[in-house]
Amino acid sequence: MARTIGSHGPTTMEAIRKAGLRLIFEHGYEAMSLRQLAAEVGIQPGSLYNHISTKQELLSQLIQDHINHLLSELELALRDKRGAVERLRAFVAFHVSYHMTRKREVFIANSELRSLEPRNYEAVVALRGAYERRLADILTDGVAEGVFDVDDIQVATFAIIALLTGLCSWYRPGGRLTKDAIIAAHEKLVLSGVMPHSAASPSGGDGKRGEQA
Amino acid sequence: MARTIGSHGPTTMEAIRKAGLRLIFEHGYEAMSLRQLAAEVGIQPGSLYNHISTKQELLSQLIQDHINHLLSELELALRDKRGAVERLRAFVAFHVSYHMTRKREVFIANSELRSLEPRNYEAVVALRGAYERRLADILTDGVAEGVFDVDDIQVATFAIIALLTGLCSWYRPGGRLTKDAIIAAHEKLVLSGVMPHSAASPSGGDGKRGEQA
Amino acid sequence: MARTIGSHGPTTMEAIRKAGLRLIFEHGYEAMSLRQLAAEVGIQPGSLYNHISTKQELLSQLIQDHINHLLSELELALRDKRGAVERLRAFVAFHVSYHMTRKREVFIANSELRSLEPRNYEAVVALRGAYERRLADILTDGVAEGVFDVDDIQVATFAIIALLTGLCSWYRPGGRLTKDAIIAAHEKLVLSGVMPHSAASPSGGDGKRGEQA
Amino acid sequence: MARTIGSHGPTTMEAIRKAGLRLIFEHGYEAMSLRQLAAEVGIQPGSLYNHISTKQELLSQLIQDHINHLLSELELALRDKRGAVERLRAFVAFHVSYHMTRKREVFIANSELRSLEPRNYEAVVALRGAYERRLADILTDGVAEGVFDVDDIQVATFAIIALLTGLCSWYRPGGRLTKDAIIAAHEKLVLSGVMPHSAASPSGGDGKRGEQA
DNA sequence: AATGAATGAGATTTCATTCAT
DNA sequence: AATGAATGAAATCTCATTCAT
Repeated sequence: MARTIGSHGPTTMEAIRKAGLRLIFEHGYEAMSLRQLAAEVGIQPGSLYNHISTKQELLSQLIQDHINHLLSELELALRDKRGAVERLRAFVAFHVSYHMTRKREVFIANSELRSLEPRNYEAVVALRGAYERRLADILTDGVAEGVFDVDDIQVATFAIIALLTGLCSWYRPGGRLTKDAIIAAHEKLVLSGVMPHSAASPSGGDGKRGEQA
Repeated sequence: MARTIGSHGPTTMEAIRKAGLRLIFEHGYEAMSLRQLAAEVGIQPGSLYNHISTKQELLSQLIQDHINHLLSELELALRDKRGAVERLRAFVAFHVSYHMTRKREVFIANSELRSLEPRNYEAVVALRGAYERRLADILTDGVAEGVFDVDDIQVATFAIIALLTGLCSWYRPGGRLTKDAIIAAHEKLVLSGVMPHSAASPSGGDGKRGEQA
Repeated sequence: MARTIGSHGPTTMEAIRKAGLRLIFEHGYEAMSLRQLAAEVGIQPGSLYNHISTKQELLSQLIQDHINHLLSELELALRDKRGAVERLRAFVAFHVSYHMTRKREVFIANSELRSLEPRNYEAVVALRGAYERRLADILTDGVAEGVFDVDDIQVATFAIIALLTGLCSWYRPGGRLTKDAIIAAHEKLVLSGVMPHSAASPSGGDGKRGEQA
Repeated sequence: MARTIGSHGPTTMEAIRKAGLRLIFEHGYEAMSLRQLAAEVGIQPGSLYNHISTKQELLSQLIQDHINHLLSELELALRDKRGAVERLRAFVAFHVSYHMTRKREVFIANSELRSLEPRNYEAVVALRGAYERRLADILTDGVAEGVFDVDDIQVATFAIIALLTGLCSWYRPGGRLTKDAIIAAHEKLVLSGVMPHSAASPSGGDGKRGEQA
């Protein structure tokens, strides 16, 4: 009588992750029921437990995997970039394009942190901290190089990440703007935001980067 | 913090709103149970229904009241401001300072929208649209006035609001920075982000990075 | 729509205890489901939680109440009894007759101890220890008085209680024997078991029996 | 204690029985899950079914094997004993020592009878009846021989078996008392309990049963 | 003989909500 | 305006068992 319908084999776990991602994105972790999830996958609710140990652990896994992937991709994106300006530009381009293709993972990793149990929460926050530090380091370097003018690195870091991440709330593939246009718009906003203004800072007036705006 | 004996009179509704705000902020709407809420207020779960009609309506009420208040305060803040730059500066200052004092309301109004039933959702999104339009108008005016250089008004609007709203995720009263410092930092980031760098340096027009926008 | 059928008011808790007692006696604690219990009482399973906090706590309560009652009734039964023999006789009579009328409570309190969580388990074992000590004291006194001949008080205590409690496994009201006959039979067995045979026959008291212990 | 890699060959069934015995003893039949059992044995739950047909049948097998073994060992122990007193003494010694070495089997066979399905239950009760009858016969013979004074054979049989079986609840190897001391204590209690008292029966005063102890 | 993935039923418990008192 | 007891649905998770591989 076993396994009359529904998926099976190594595919099932992948189907669970995928459906879980979608459902959590759409309804939130608390609001997603394992019944829904199982139905989506095409198995009985109890069968989920052949693949996950708890609902909490599924969430934690999804988030952790996402952040690990995000971090390693960021390394790749920044690998051969030199200079704070170029690296910030690369960071923005990477972040935006990653968020456009992995909207769900990103959104969940930001909005469902509070649903994580303390142990998982701390692990994820640590990883997220590593990501933020990459941006903070770029900003710090840029200030040292004299190419950035930032009052408070911490505030700027949070603000830039919030700005970029906000994308997930409204971006829909196939919208009015091309991917490149969106990236360009964000690059401009962010770089302008942290680069010295001729008006405000004479050192910025040498024209070196007047063209950016 | 819960009242040990039943509360009474016009205070109870206020206690429910306050406790509800905190609980939703901390656990999320779905994760907050009316039992918790009642316990916090110091009454029995059934007694809540002398004050609210459903859990959903409580959420909707909290969000709607918040947005209405936000909108009317924004009107006040912008009332006597002239010129796109000054108005944008006022918008940022208002938004940031409002978000610092009403962190919970703001957070909930952003993160729990998806828990609203369609009817309520649409009403709230309409109000939020009005708020966003105020910013979009400022940006449009600024571009027309020639003081702003913005590729895409829509993207910039979302980005700026996301940037400012991100504050709720990390701001804690009594932190390292004063309220004014935080406002100043955000003003600078936003205004720099949308103001043309080339304004003061014609040499910037070499087009090296013209492709970015 | 609430409370369309089923019992209500202060009676419900009593009904739950009564039905719980029966079901646990018949099927065991683990094998009794709260669905069964609720059905027996005439309410929905969830409604049980207006009266109990957990299944475990119901068990614990039933056992603890029983042992407390047992202890206080024992005090009454022994209150005006003097002399080890008379007190042992009273103990046996009390124990047997109590067990005949409260078969279920007694059985559960003996057989479901292992289903108690550590905290509850310890509380109950402490109370049970108090009960056993009453018997041990009687035996000790009797030995001191020279009316009992017992090798090992501890073993005898356990054995006597086991003997008397075994009654629960087979006794059915309305069986072949009257209550008094059963009490008498047990009194005789127990008293004979602990009283010296040599008392009346010096030839038996020659200490030949010293080696057995 | 679990095998880390899958066990194989004729050993697995033995491991299942042994682990099952321990788990049922500790948690009860209903509370023991086949998952636990499989884990203990070091195999997957599904693999159990290569060795047992159902959980129920495992229990039934364990109990039935125990009782059969108990019965055949009892035959051996009584084989060359003559006279009711000697045979009762042998019965007690056998029963006590058997229960000390097979605590778990004995306990389960007593406490988990109610978990047996009717068919199995009846088979086991029949076997247990045979065992009890051996004791009842000894008592009956003793009364006929005039060496025992028992009011009601049935009650005495149950009481003695309960008394002896109670041992399983408290006996721990390596405790305060030696095996022989425990046997001796029980022999004395039981034999005293059924042998006529000089006080109650003049025939008891002749010292005839000085030998009993 | 063992595995891994499935089933379908059922476990305890929580939930928003109702309503007579 | 508050209570306490109820509902019915649903939550997460566990269970014994099956069976293709």
